[in-house]
Amino acid sequence: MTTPTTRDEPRLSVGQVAKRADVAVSALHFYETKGLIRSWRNAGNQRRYKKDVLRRIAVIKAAQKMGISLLEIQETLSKLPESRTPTKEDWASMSRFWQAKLDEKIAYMTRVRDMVDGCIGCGCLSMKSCPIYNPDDIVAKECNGAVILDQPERARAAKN
Amino acid sequence: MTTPTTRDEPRLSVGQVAKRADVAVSALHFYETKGLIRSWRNAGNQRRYKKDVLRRIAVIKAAQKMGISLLEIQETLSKLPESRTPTKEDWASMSRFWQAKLDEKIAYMTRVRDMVDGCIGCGCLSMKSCPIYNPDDIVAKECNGAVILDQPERARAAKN
DNA sequence: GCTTTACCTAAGGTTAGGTTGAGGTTTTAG
DNA sequence: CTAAAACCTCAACCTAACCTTAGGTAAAGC
Repeated sequence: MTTPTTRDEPRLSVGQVAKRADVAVSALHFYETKGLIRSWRNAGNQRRYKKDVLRRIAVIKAAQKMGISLLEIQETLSKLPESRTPTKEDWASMSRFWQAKLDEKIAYMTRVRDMVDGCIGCGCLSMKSCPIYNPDDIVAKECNGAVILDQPERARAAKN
Repeated sequence: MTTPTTRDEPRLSVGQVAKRADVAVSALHFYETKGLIRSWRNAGNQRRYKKDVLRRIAVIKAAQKMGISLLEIQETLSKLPESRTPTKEDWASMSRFWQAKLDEKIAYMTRVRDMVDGCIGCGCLSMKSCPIYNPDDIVAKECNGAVILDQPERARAAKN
């Protein structure tokens, strides 16, 4: 019986990983403190990485490009199986997860874009009734350029 | 001849602005230091604002929602006429400017989204040949899952 | 008139995502 | 064997976009 996961895998040093993944060594240290990647130490206390760390880093960078925070990335990565090297399907399902997030973001930005012109034009942009302006995307109930700048309480009340 | 711009406009205190615009007083101070808004002082050195500061703030918040930095917002706002209260057309042209930016961002994110699945699937996501992963959207010349993780120099050379 | 609320400035703190530097150890090349 | 290159930790620093606190003044309510 072969034991593929233990098969004498070569480990990479931080410098090698840094070079191949095109990130700074300091970033690798940083990612490790945040639980995004993991390393083992050699006899002299130096970091050694399994090769799949490269893909992990690639995924981290791709996710960052999508505007996903390291915290969210960490949460998602932590769902990967710890016991085995992640498979293609593991990565693919992560990809689907982030695609959905990205779709949401795109949809949100599209909504914002479509409203910017209309709302700035109509004059309602000034205050709380406007969905662009509103934190929680409340439906624009009254977007009529006249009744702007009102209802000062309520929203602030929650903060105090 | 009427002189509308001098017409005894009521000035708002910082507290009033904060309430009506739903931002913290500290944020207003901050925006002022960054040149995003402007105020006058009364006899007792307290800030007084013209009413159009409210629209300015609304625009700032809307722009922030589009992912535009305060610096960029400042630059854009600085193009507004200082001599007169901005008109609807002033705001509308600013709106068009930001819409274009937003369109770019949406297009970029759409490209990223469309590539995430393909690239993670194909295995090329790991390194420099991938456009998702590449800082400058370099064309993916070789996206063939086998030749991953190479050409370590070049990109780093520029940084050093 | 007095008290409470609002306001002022300046400096320092916060979070994200790292980078830089000091001081010391380990590995590697010649 | 020695020197250089790579690595280690820890602390400090960086930008953005604010918030908080301290110490003090101004305005508003009764």
